[in-house]
Amino acid sequence: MANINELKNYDFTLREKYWQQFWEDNQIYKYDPASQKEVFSIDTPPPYVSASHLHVGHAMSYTQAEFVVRYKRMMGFNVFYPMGFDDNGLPTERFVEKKYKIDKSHTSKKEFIDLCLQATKEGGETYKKFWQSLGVSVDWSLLYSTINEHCQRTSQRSFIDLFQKGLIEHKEGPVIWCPKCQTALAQSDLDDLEQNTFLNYIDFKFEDGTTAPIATTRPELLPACVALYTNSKDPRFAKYIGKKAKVPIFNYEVPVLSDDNVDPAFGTGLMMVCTFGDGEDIERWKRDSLETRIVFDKAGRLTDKAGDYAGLKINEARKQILEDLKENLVKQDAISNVCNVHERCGTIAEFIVTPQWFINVVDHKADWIKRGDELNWYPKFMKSKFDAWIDGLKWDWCISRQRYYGVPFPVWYCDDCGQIVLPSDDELPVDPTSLAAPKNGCSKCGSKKLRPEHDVMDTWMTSSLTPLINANWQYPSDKNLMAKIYPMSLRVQAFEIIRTWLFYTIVKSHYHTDSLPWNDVMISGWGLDEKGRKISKSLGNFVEPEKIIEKYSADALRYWSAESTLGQNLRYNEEEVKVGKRTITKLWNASKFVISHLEEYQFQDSDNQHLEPADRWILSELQKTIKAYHKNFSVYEYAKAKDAVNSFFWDKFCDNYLEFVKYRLYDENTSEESKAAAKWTLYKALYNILQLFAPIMPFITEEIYQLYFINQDKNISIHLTQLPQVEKGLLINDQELKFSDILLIVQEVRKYKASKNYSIKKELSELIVEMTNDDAKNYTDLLKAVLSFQKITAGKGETTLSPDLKITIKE
RNA sequence: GGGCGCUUAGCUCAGCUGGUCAGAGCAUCUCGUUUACACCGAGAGGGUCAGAGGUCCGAAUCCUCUAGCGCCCACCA
Repeated sequence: MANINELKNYDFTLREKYWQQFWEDNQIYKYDPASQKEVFSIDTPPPYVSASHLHVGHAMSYTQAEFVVRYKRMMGFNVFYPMGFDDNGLPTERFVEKKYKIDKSHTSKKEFIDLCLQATKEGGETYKKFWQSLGVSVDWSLLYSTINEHCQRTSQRSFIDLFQKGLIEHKEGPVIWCPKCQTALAQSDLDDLEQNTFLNYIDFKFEDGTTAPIATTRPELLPACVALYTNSKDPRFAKYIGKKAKVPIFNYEVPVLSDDNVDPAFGTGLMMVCTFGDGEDIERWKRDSLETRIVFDKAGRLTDKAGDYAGLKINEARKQILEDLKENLVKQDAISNVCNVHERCGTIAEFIVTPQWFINVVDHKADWIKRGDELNWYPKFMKSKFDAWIDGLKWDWCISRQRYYGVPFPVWYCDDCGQIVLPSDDELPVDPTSLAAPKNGCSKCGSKKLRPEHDVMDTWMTSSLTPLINANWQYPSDKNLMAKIYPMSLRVQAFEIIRTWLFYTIVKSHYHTDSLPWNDVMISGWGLDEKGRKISKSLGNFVEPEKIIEKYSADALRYWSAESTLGQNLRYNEEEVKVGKRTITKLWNASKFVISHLEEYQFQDSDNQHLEPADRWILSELQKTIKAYHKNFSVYEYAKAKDAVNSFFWDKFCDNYLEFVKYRLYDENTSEESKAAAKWTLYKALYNILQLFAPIMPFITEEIYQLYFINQDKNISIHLTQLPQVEKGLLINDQELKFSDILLIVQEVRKYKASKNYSIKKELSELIVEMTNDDAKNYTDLLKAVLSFQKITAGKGETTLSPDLKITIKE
């Protein structure tokens, strides 16, 4: 047995590394497929490996999830806790483009993908190291990467399954487009951007020679104008309905149509419809079969349809057109409006018309709402974000991207009959662009002229499958894993990806397995900087968790993470990390003291026969703590669970019980029975404290466990022990034992000494106690030793502490 | 424009199924070398719980409205 007193300090830098390795070597976190224990499976966000720098907010959200995992493991579950890296798709591409200062149009596809794979590999290693240094208890043998063969196969099978079920369509139409990334996007890829701009009032000339203005923030869309609309009840413009108007500068005629959804009070009451400025345009274009005039190309420049403006960028064209409008530009109002930008690059998204693949989601809104209702949301209010997203859903999910690095579509097109040709299941995964087309040719006409699909899938097409990827869904022969871990017990994630990751995963599981992907979802808030701002590189408020760990330890950082109520944002607060560090030291010191008195002690249940009031009190407080701990942790309220242990440990155990028990341990005259009772209590209390702290601070608790408790407990690690449950027999009530009176006396005497500026140890002559409920002489030894009185006597008290309790202090 | 969250001691936050709920930690002040720990201990000061109404015997806690902050959504053509 190590002698804890010989260890001067706890060197967290050294020891945390040691335990990381120890846990890894001993496979503490391994999922056991053979076990009969109930499985608890967790779906965690696969981070983009291209986010080369992780900040303290990431550390926060992952550790918050991890508290729960550790709790469940110590509750006896067979924990399935995988980690994935999301390394396909646009984020990685953009990372590579930035890092190597290239873009995909000037690099070969192969070269580009190689660089992406390289970045993926490097990123993955950095990440793994980082999670390990945080003490994240992932089973690394379950690591998946969304670009690996397994995930590609799952994604392609998902595609084929949905296609065969008629839920996927290849269609040409207006699609949200990023001119910078030059790819189609889904609605969920958009962010809002507020910008200051001008509402321009532009005169159109009508057949009868009169003019009337429309209002637009986007004059560069003039050459795309295909109709004007007005409300039929608008006396100003109703006369134009059915007539033609001439588009300024471009001098072609467009019809004036009526639409009573047009608000006469809005703009000028005369609305310009272009192909395409926004969803309104598209709606009317579809409904009224308007002409199509596409004036933006894929790179965000004006096309030949824009006449003299062809080749100009959108911004340049706007400027030029406004200038050229001259007297047709009757007024400009400065306004601020909100436009949609691509969330990955901040570029304003446009609409163009190209063929793309879509998953039908808009027609199934009722299903999504129903699934959302079935899911257990922690915290509950997060569900409203999901409902709101479904409510606002307008576009089917566009899953094709005109990029390189991603999962290919398993699709060929028959040049002769137009048939869409798919590979068979056992051929997956395939890359149609590098693989010979299916030997048998077109499945419909037999033609050998097959053209591969060049697009790749949206990254969410893969990450929406994480529960199914983990469960080996794509191998129908492996029913076992699927049955055990799916639907998964819990999804953990942050709130901003409810509309993407959470939503799409629900879509997939609903379509593929007609079930929810998980039973519970736990949504964390964001880690913010000290001032409450979102952490980002551009703000220069980046707090690197590695530096915090180096300075204060991973346990201390985790302690801070456990501060926030579930779902609330949490400001980074170095003071709180320091408190965590102090808690570690306190644990170390208290344990040093306790264990030094337990060195020859052999724990046995029978030693609890002679518990003294102080023992019974602390054991009862411990039971209350355990109760509160479970109550909170079972609903993922780790912060409240932590608070419960924390105040028990610090206030009850250290500041009081240890003081109460010292005289029994030191005094040679103490009976063996009393000593045994004290040791029994110390053993039990400290052991439980360590266990309860273990999910939050896995390192220091393991360290102390291994120094002493392991010798009697025989588990490999504290993290494989079972958390204590409330022992009702140890709970006491006030009728049974009025120990609260003793605490009142202690407090009063301490207050007295403080007011006199006495040392807490200064000996006073006499304490007279008047107690009705309990016999004061039961506590004589305790009060005498703890409060330093020459004698304790029963008698008339002068100071009233409670209705039943009076005392007199005599110097 | 709509929705959600937040607004409680100087700071960061609990409490919000209504009645020891006015709390914790940090910071501040006073004191204390007490053989686990000065990365400590004892004690003190500090808030009309954003504002205004309402329900109730009673509200930080429920309802209504207002203001500020944050996030999400929305067609200002």
